[in-house]
Amino acid sequence: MHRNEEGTTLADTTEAAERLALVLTQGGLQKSTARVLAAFMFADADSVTAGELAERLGISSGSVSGAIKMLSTVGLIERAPAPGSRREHYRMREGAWATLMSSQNGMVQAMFEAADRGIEAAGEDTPAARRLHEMRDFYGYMFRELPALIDRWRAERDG
Amino acid sequence: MHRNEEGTTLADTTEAAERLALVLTQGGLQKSTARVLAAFMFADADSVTAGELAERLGISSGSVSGAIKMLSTVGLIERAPAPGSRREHYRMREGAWATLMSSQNGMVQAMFEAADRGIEAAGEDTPAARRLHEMRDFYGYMFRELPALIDRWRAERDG
DNA sequence: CATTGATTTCAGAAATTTCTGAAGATTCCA
DNA sequence: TGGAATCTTCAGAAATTTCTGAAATCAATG
Repeated sequence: MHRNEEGTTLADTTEAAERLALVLTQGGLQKSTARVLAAFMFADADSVTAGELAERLGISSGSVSGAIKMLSTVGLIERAPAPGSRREHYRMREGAWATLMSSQNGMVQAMFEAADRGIEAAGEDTPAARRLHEMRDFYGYMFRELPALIDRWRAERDG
Repeated sequence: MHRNEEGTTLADTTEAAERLALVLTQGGLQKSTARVLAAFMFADADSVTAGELAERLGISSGSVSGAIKMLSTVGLIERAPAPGSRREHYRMREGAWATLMSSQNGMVQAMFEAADRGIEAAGEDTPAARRLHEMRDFYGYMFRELPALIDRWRAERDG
């Protein structure tokens, strides 16, 4: 078996990539998309092509295309300049994980708004109103603080 | 149509509940579970029974049972004392939404660990290693700061 | 302790999601 | 502009998830 200078093997990185894909799947990504994203993380080169991903992962070109589209849309990957290559190259974006976390904020906002609408619909001084007020307070707090937390990370890293 | 003092209707609250259920579904809950949780939020009484939920939502008793089990496991609802009743009563727990957010932390930890394992598997000074280090740094930061953020909310509310 | 009514379990049905593969579109180069 | 290789789209297949409904279990009461 081929070993590089660090004593790691291709199988080691493949296993680690699949482990990451599993976590991403549990986080809501579909399986192919998760595997593609993990492959981006573990790629030897700075950028990869759709064809390379399809071959390495053993999935159809259609699945890879869909995954790349999705990952581009949410801002996790981007086209990479690839002079003199016929194929399109892609790579992970700077700060991709912070972007992913930020996208959770849309969820937080949706929860806040759902609570707010609920309060309008429920009568005052009802058990439902009390629950909805606590919910709105909590998500309002998170909606204010979560972006600030992520910004602090960016500042810490860059500064 | 019946209107209460606030001028709201049953249809209003039902619609608001379904809207909340939709958001919860997008957040990863299965449909029945999301509708049951929303029904808990909008319930008129302090606690409800499985039978009431099944009837109100028009779903099978089996689905309700599964939803209650799941929601109990993650700590969003709890058994409520119901003296003199043959049926089991349930209600939302205090701070349920903070609990839900905290459970996201398990995800953060899993991402951190996946990055860590990846670093072991990847060679040093490779593109993959650089990406994995950034990933580990980010999730390490989140793993430290997110629980603190939630604790601050609890302190603010209680204090 | 038997009866009655409610709840849980679980195998199979139904619904939904995801993937594939082939056809069509696109891009690059000669 | 033609040709070759890659990429995207999308209808249908496959896989997975979710729900139901009936049987089994459980708990309270007479």
